Amino acid sequence: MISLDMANDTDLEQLSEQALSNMARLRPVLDKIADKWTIMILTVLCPKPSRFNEIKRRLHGITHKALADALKRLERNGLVTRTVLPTAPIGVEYAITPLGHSLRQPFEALCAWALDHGDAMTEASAAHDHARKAG
Amino acid sequence: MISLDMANDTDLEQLSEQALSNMARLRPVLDKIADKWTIMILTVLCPKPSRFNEIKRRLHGITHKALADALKRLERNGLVTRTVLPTAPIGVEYAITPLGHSLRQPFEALCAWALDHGDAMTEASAAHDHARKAG
DNA sequence: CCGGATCCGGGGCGATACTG
DNA sequence: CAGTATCGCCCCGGATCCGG
Repeated sequence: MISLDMANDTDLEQLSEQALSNMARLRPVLDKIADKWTIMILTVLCPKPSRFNEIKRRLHGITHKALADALKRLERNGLVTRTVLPTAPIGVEYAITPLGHSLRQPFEALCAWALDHGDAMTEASAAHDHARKAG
Repeated sequence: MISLDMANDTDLEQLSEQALSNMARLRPVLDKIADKWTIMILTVLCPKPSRFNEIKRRLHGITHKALADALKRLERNGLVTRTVLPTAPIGVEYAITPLGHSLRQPFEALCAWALDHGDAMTEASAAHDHARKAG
């Protein structure tokens, strides 16, 4: 633990100032990547580049438009590349960039947590609803 | 075309089945936690419990309603607790639960990435826009 | 057939005002 | 100070159409 407990309010102010400035820098980035599809798309793209409908198939549940928009955003942010294949019919291949690849570890940590604690969250929700129903 | 791809697909089908089933389990969890405010709220609550307006002040930019909704969701999912303080005027303290605390590491990884690569993303966006403007 | 753009309706989010 | 209710807008999501 940190000597945080020992700090008085003034010190806490000082400390939180930095936390705040960090968060000010954090917010715009999180706005871009903390979207539920971003994680799953990059996860799909990680092992190998894929085409549009291939991604769509793997993410059964995602909408045509949602996927298109997400891919556009990811491309704009430099996380994936978009390559038109000279095939007939036309094919478009999406690949993950090094920058996008660097996101893999954080995302994996998050996914691992999700798999580990997803049930706990479900139980918590159920318990909460039950209590609310009882109350 | 491409019976070759189909052969590949069959093998990949096997492999991706697991990835898919993982992702099927992932999706509902990510739906709950992969929200941009969740991360920042838990980050704020991590060092010490805080009251409503205290959180709001630290997240300058968040709306009253957004914060209220997010806190309700977090409480429902067992990530934070809500305690009414017997003070006058009434105060409510939000604290992080062990479950919520277990999210800290994944989130820290994500935040670290954001701080490291945020600029790269910004540059990428700018470059993309510039190219688009030129085209 | 594949990938993308457009249009429109509904839900979510933000701002304000009010209660305890 | 904390929370809810209401309204209005925007944006997301679904359907349809277009180009290759």
